[in-house]
Amino acid sequence: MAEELLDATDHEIIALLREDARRTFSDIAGRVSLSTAAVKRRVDRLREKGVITGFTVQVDHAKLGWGIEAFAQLRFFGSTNVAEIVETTTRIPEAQAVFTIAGDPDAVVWLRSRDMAHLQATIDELRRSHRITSTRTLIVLDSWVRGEDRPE
Amino acid sequence: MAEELLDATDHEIIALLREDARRTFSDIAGRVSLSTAAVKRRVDRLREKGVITGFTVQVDHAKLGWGIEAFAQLRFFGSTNVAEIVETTTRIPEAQAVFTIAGDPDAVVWLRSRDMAHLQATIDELRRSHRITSTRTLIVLDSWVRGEDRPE
DNA sequence: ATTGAAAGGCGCCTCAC
DNA sequence: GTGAGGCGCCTTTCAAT
Repeated sequence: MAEELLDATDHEIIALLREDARRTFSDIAGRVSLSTAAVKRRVDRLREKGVITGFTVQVDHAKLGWGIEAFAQLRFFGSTNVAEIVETTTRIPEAQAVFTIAGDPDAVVWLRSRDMAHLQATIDELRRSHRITSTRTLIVLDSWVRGEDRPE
Repeated sequence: MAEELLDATDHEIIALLREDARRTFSDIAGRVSLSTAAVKRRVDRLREKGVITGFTVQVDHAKLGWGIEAFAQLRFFGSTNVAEIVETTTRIPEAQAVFTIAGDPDAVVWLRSRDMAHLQATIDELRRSHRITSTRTLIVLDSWVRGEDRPE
């Protein structure tokens, strides 16, 4: 592959931004022993290289009324193109993420729903929109996602 | 439950921040037809209420050298306490997320690794640190996560 | 209770070094 | 990579609805 693109300071900066993306450049500068200008240039470079792909807010989906979480494991007919699975599933607003899998199942979709009826409707929609041979749904009781548990 | 905590403008603001958490308050203000001060107050309130839990950067893990993604499905002995599963798995740096499941399996762990040897070592570690009866690993070929595909 | 307007402080960004 | 300057944004206060 290519040579190593990031040094230890870059990794420190990324770690700090993952903790809190609203840190100021001068705050980061103090922690990594650089000037603010140097930190800004490094962050700009990381974005240009595509290492940092964006900035978002973490949200408590339960408080937004989307309290149900589930995984839908999908199996397709042999003729199905895997790339197009991701393409179409992406458009379902309930889909949080889509994973194509080596082996069985062929794909896993991470879903969020308002309630059980909504979840069932979403799975029905998945079944309709693909040439699916079978589905298996895992209902999530509790979840922890890295980086989403810092009440400051 | 409680009364509705968010109005349509709050949802708009959250959607805009999920697209790009670095938007300025005045930018958002223009889009939702409010003053910058009003937008800041609403964002502050959303944080106090715990609706917005944090701000992060999205990262291309493959470019950081963590190109392997997998799901480990875990089954435990009947005596195992589910809450402590999350507790201990959380400490494994390769664990991206942990889900406890109603039914079979008992838990699913979303893992990231540098390579296959690293993945195997991580799964071994999972097996050692819990009273596990069986594991099943799904290797991810390709993944899409909502909000992580905006090259701006 | 929530808003808009204006003043002050601070962080950003871009230079020259 | 560092330091300094000007500009823009965040932040707060205050009055009004």
